[in-house]
Amino acid sequence: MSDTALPKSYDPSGVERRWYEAWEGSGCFAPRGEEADGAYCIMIPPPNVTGSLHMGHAFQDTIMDALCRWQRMRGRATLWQTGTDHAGIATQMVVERQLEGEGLKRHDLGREAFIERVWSWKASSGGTIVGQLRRMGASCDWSRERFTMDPGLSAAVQEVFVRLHEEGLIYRGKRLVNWDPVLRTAVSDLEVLSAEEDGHFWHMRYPLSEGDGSLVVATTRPETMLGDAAVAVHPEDDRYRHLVGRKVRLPLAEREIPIIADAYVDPAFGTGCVKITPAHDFNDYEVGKRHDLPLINILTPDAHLNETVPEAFRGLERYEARKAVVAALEAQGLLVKVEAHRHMIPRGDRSKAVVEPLLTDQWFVRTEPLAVEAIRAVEDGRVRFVPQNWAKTYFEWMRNIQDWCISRQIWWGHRIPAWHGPDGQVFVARSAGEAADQALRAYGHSVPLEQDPDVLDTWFSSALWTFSTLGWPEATPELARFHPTSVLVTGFDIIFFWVARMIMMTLKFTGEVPFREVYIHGLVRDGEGQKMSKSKGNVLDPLDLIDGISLPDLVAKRTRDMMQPHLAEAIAKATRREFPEGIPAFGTDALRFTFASLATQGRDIKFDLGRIGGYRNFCNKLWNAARFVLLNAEGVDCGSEACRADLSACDRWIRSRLQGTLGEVDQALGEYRFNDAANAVYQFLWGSYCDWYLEMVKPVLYGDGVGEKARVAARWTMVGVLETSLRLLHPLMPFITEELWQKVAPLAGVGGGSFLMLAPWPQRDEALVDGSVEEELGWMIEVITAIRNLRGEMDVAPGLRLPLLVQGEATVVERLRRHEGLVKSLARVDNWRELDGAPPSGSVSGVVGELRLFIPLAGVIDIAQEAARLGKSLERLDKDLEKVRKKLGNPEFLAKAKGEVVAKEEAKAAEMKQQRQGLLEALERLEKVRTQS
RNA sequence: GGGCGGGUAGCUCAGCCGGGAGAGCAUCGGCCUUACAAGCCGAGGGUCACAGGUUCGAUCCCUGUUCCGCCCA
Repeated sequence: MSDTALPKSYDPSGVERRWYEAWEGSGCFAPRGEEADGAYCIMIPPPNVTGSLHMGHAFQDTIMDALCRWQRMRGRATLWQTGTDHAGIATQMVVERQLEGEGLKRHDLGREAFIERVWSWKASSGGTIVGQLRRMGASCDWSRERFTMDPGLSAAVQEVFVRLHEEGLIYRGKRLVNWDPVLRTAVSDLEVLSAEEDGHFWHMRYPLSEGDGSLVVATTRPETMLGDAAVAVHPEDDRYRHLVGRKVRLPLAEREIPIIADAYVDPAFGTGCVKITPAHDFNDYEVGKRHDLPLINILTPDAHLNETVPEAFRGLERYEARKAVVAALEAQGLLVKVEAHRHMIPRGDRSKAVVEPLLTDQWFVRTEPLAVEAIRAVEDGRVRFVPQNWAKTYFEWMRNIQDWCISRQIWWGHRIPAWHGPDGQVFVARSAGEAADQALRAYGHSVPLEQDPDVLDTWFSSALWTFSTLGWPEATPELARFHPTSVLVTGFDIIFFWVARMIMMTLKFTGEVPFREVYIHGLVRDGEGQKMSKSKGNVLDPLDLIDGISLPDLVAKRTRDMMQPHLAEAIAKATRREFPEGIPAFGTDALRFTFASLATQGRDIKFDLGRIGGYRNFCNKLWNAARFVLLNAEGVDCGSEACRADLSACDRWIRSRLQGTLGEVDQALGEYRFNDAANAVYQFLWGSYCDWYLEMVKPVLYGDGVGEKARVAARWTMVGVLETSLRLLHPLMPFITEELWQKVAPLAGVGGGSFLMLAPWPQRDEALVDGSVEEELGWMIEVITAIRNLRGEMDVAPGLRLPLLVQGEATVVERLRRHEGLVKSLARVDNWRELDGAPPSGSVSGVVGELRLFIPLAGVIDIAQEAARLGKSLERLDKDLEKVRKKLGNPEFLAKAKGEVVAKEEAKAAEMKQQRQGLLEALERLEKVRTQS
């Protein structure tokens, strides 16, 4: 055995590291080739710099990498641009928590020192995720890695802000925004997650200010009554119509507020009377605007009651205030009742704190004019969603778009380039100096300016990602060459956050769409369809699937740093139940292949460990097939193109099948149907190449009396088909294919010291497609399967070689004769002959098309068992035949169906009748034997 | 309440333009057959959620019902 002999099973760990380093070290990831029109570019959705690789990333990276590797092999200058975003709130929280450990708050350090601290955190622990990306085999161009806070990207952010402001598309104003009282910053409506929680419904009585009556309002937030500006009823509501225009006396606050009529009120809900608190509720805010009600803000930034409320309540925290208000109302006999009530509670997606609608000064992007263009770009096909249906979601949101609150009251992020004068005038400028000039012109003398303390929403910079990473606002060659990018690969959860905003901003500033296609994939969930989350304890780490992990380590990992430590025990228990042995190492290729095969067009991707196990086995199968090939091809003549003349039917068959597979894979990848691509290559390699071709080739390689020419042709085919298959599989399984290709390619006369990842993509060659040989060998496979079937049903020992008798038309028997070697070796047939009389009694029989097969098993078979088997086949056949007959007996079918469909049905019927006849005769014979004995 | 998906084998899911229901895993039976037991050879398993309609013909198209999920309010 030569020194290249492979171990008996595939061990991914060493292979993966070695090839990744080799590729990276050789600069394989940088785009090659010059022509701009051949360029292919994918921008990674920048992961959060604080993040680590989760299943969603791993899935997405697999898809992007497969696309890039495919296009690179097809010869396109391919850039996979990578990087991370600065994740303002998340990163600030991480560093603040670190400070907390040292007993410090960020204000103790001051803004500059704090930001320095964040940078040093980033240098030491940020971006673990990009290292993990490498483990996935990601072929991104690391030399171009970007970070949203890089100087270049920051310049782009500033430029965009200033220009939008100049055009009046950015404005500052006092608006009701979502306020996170823990983080003490505004967040956008997208960063608020609402979920049902148990609460109460308090019914409170507001007395009319004149006369006796009163109204009862119901609320889930009684403390806000201190900021009420009105009570609203539905204009058509006869119960209250007469009260509209009168006033009630607001208890506790002792203010008079009007009773108004507004269609917003649902008369069927609660009492039909709604308290209106314009400064603390978005709906009430709108009502307030319609009725010109005052905005009465009763909260401080940390959600305590402020000085506008009666003294007794001032300074109370919001939930303390709730109790106090309820108690006070009860004391006055104004609390009518309290009901349990489940309702939606908005929480900040980072802090999990209950978010307050709060009136504050913020910066906004006026999105409507931008949205108009962005909608058009999708309507006219400049941007295409895949699957198409997601365009609907996009339109739905874009047509109801709200202005985007972009300011955040935190420190980490792009500082808003605006300076405030002493009287509150604001100067937006590209630098402090420019702002000072503006101020000088405005005031006529120099004044002290203060830069706005706020920073921008992280998504503001992410929205510029496709062009800022390529050097905008400079007109760089990369921008010209790679923009618009080819495709964006992302999850549907991010269409609003990111996809829509990128389309708006990119159109605005480059006049181009950011990408021509958007492939929207589903979200990776656990086997039960649950979202993977730390608190559920069902998180799988892609690296643990690659490397494996012991049960204790897995349990420790899942229960570490829990937000809710009381869940730890349950999670540990569930983990022990689900993974009693921990998780074995599957390797990157198996994981990638699993993702590809799960990448259907649905919206949930349920990750099933069984699948990855199966695909690890596929890696091993491929590995062993290559071992077999190498064992039989190394050091001997593997032929050349000249072998074409000597190819056997089997050789031509597998080469033809390969062409079909090439076509399927190309088409599937082109349509983003990764599961179809994965399936096609899996079926070919395992189902055709290993199960059949390699078995067919064994007698040629080992058998006596086989000519050397045929042997060389077989080797040439075996090696060539494997070499091509490896190229075909490479985008999905880069590591094992590179490892094997390095050994196989030289035998196929290709390679030349280069890498598989840079090898040309296999082209389908019509000249190699051979329909007749596919048909003929397809038939042979049926015959062999039928014989195996008979053996299996009759419990014939696998080693036992059997004689075979056949009956059929001359052409069919001739066909069998041509391939008798296959029947002998693959069906373990000793010898065969054509039957001239009746088959010997005690034979088992089968039918394949026009060929009847008999295996004499006198004394061996159980007659009753055989009769039962045949009876069952007959029954099944009769059912099918009945359907076809009915169809053909229907004159309307014959008249209206397409000719080819009718012909197909007729052929089907003929074949079935023949089979049926064969089965009937076999049953008759059995009956005879039975009655004789 | 509005929008969008989905219900196909025990499980996870494919099924393009309407024309004899598929895969992987799991199950069952038989095999260490000289690449592979992470393997080989076979087998069983489906009222395509339900009810109508269109059609010669419906898992596929239309309508309604029902259940589940997601997004928005």
